[in-house]
Amino acid sequence: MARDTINLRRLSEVLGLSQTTVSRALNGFPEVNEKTRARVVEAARRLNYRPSASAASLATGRACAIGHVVPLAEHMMINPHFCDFLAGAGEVYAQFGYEMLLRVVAQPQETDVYRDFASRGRVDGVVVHGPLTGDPRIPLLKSLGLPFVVHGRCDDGGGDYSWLDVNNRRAFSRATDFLADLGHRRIALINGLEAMNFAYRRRQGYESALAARGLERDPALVFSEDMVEPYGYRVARQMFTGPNPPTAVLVSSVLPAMGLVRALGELGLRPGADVSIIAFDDCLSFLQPGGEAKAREVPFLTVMRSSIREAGRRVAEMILEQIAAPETGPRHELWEAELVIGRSTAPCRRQRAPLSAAAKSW
Amino acid sequence: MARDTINLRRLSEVLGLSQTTVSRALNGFPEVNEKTRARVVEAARRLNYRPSASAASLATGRACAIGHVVPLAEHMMINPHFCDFLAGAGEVYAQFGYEMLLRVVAQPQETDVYRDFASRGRVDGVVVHGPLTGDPRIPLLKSLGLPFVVHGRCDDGGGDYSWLDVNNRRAFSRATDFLADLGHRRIALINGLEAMNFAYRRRQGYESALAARGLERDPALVFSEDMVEPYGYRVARQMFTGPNPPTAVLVSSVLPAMGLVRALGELGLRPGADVSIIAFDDCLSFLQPGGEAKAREVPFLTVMRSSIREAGRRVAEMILEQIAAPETGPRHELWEAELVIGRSTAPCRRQRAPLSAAAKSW
DNA sequence: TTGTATGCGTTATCAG
DNA sequence: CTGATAACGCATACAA
Repeated sequence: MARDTINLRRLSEVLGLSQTTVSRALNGFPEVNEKTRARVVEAARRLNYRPSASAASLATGRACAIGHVVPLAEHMMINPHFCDFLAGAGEVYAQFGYEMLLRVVAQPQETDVYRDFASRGRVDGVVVHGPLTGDPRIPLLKSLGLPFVVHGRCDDGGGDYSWLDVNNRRAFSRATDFLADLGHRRIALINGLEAMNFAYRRRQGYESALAARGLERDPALVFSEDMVEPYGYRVARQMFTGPNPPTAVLVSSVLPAMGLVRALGELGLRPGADVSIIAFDDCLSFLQPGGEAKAREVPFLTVMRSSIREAGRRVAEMILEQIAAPETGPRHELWEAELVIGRSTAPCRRQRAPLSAAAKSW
Repeated sequence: MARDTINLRRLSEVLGLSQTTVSRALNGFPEVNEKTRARVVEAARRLNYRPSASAASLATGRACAIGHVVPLAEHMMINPHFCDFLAGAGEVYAQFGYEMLLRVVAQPQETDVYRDFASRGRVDGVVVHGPLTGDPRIPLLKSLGLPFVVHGRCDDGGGDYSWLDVNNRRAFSRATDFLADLGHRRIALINGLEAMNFAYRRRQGYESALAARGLERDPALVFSEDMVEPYGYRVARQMFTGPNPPTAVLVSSVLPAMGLVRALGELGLRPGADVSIIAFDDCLSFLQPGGEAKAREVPFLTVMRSSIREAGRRVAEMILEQIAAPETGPRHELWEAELVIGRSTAPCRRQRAPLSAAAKSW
C-alpha cells in the first residue's frame, strides 16, 4: 500500500466531519443525512478512498473472502474441470464483493490449509473440491467451525453438511440403459479416479444398469484414472487392438473422450457407425463453440450434460448464503444431467452379435 | 473466525510472558532466548495458535498476497492456458507463505479491480495476464505504485516494467522456416486473438519468414480467434473443403490443433502424410501423458514447446523478488520455445506443386 | 443526525 | 534478553 494512501481519518478531516459519520455515510446507514452522505460519497470518489481491507476485517471479524483449495491430481496436474468451476464461482464473488483465495496444494498438506484458513481468519468459508468417499476434510471442517459447501458428496447418508452434486449414478445408469436399448452388450467404462466419490457413483450407476439387464460386467472394460486426453487414447488403443473389444463406451469426461476419438480415428473406426460413445459433458468452455451457448446443432458426441461452471455459480451462492444466515441448516442440491443425443451413438451392428440374437433383445 | 480463537494475548497469558516476547519468539527474532523460544513455539503448536492475517496485515502494511485478474475471453470464456499458469504460480506462493487472490472479471471493469487492489491494500503486487499491444493497464499500475510483473509484453521498447515472455516471433518464424524447408508453400496460420500481443508477434514471425523467402501470404489462410478446440475444427473445414487448401498449418495452441486434427480425420486427410501441422505447445497438463514429463517418445504433433506452468512459477518468483527488493529495477526474461519434431510434419508432396517446381526453390 | 471513545490482534518502538 | 506502549485503520456501542 502506497505511503500516501488516504484513510478514513484524512477523509473525515477534509470533510470536517467525524470518522464515524463518514464511515456510516459510506456504509449506507439510514440515519445519516442524505445531503451529508452525498458530500461524503462525492469526496470519497474524488479522493479515490477505499477502506483498508485488513482494517475492516479486523474490526468486523469478517474477511469477505472464500477459500478454494486446489488439490493437485496425480502427476501434479491441476484438474481442468476445476477451472470452469472457479470461473463460475468467481463471477458470484465479484458480484457480492467477495474475494476468492486459491491455494494449490498437494493432497497430504491439505488439512493444514484448512486449519490455517480457520485460525488465521483469512476466509469466511471454504468450498470443498473433489470429495472422496468418507472424506476426512468434512469432520475437520465441522470441528473447525468453518462454514463450507461441498461440490459433490462424500457419502450416502445425505450428510450433515451442505453440498451440491450431479446425480452421477442416475446419469450413468441412464446412459448405460440407452446403449443397451440400442443393442449394445459389451459396454466399456472409462471412468475418473474412483477414490473420488463422483466416479465411484458413476460406476455404481453403470453396474446397476448392467445388472438390471443381466449383462455381465467385464473388468477388462473398466478403467479408472485422471480424466485427461491421453488416458482415453491409451485405453482405447488397448481395448480396440485387443481381443473382444466393446461396441460402446461410456466416458467420464469429454477430455478422455477426445483421446478415445483420436485412437479410433487411427484405427479406422468411426464413432457412431463402428463404436458408440457417450461422454459426460461438463460444458468445459474451451471445448464449446460459443462459450456456454446451449442451443446448437446436433452435437458430435452424445453426452450427459451438466455445466460445471453453473455449479460453481450456485455453490458460491450457497456458501455466501450460509455465511449470511448460519442458523439455516445444511442445504442440498442434486442436479440431473441432461442426456443430449448426438451423432456418436447408433444401434449395435457388431458382426459377432448376429442380428437375430440382437433382435431378440428388442 | 470462531469466537474461541486463541490470540496473542491469551497465548502470552498462558505462558506468563509478554505479547512482545511471544511475537518475537514466533517470528524468529534473534534476541530471544532459545529456551524461551522453544517453550513458546511448543505452546503455539499445542494450542494451535496462528496470528490473525488481518491484524498482521494492518500492523505490517503487507498483505502477503498477490492478485491475479482473470480476464474473461470472448463469449465469457475463461482461458484454459491460464489454469496451468496459475498452478505454477500457486506452488511458489504456497512455498513462500503468500496467498493468491483471483478475480474473474469482464474486460471493461478491469481497471477498477487494480484500483481496488491498490487502495484497499489487499495485495502486495499483481500479475498482469494477456497483455494487449499498448495495454493501458501498465501505465495505470505504474501510477498506482503497485508492483507488477507482466506475463508477456505490450510493446517493443523492452518497457520500463518487469516481464517474462516467450520469444513468440522467433518460434513462429522458425516453425515457418521448417515447413518451407520441407517444401511447403501454402502455409496457414491459425492464430490467437491478435489484440493480444503474443498473437501479434506470432503473426509477425510467420510473415517475416514468408517474406524472407519471397512467399506471398494469402489472407484466406490466416485466422485470429480465441484458441479453443472448435475454432480449429471450423476453420480447418473451411480451408480444406474450399479451393486451394494449404499443405501445412501453424497453430497457436494444441487446443485448436485438436480441432484441426478432428476435422482432417473427418475429411480423410492424415496429419503428416497429407497435411503438415506445427502447434504451439504450452504443456497443458490435461493433455500430457505423464503430467509435466518431458522425456517421452516421439510425439504425435510437431510442436514449439514452452511450459506455461513453468512460466507461472517464474513469474511468481519475480513478483516476490520485486516486492522484497523494490530498488532493483525491472527484470526481463525472454524464453526460447523448443522445436520438437513429431509425426505431424513431412515433406510437401502436393500434386498441384510439381516436383520440378518444388525442386527449383531448394 | 452527529460525535466520542473503545476494541479488533498484531507488529514495532523504545526503555530497561 | 524482556516488557510496556503506541500505532495500524476501521467499525460500533454509547452519548449527545
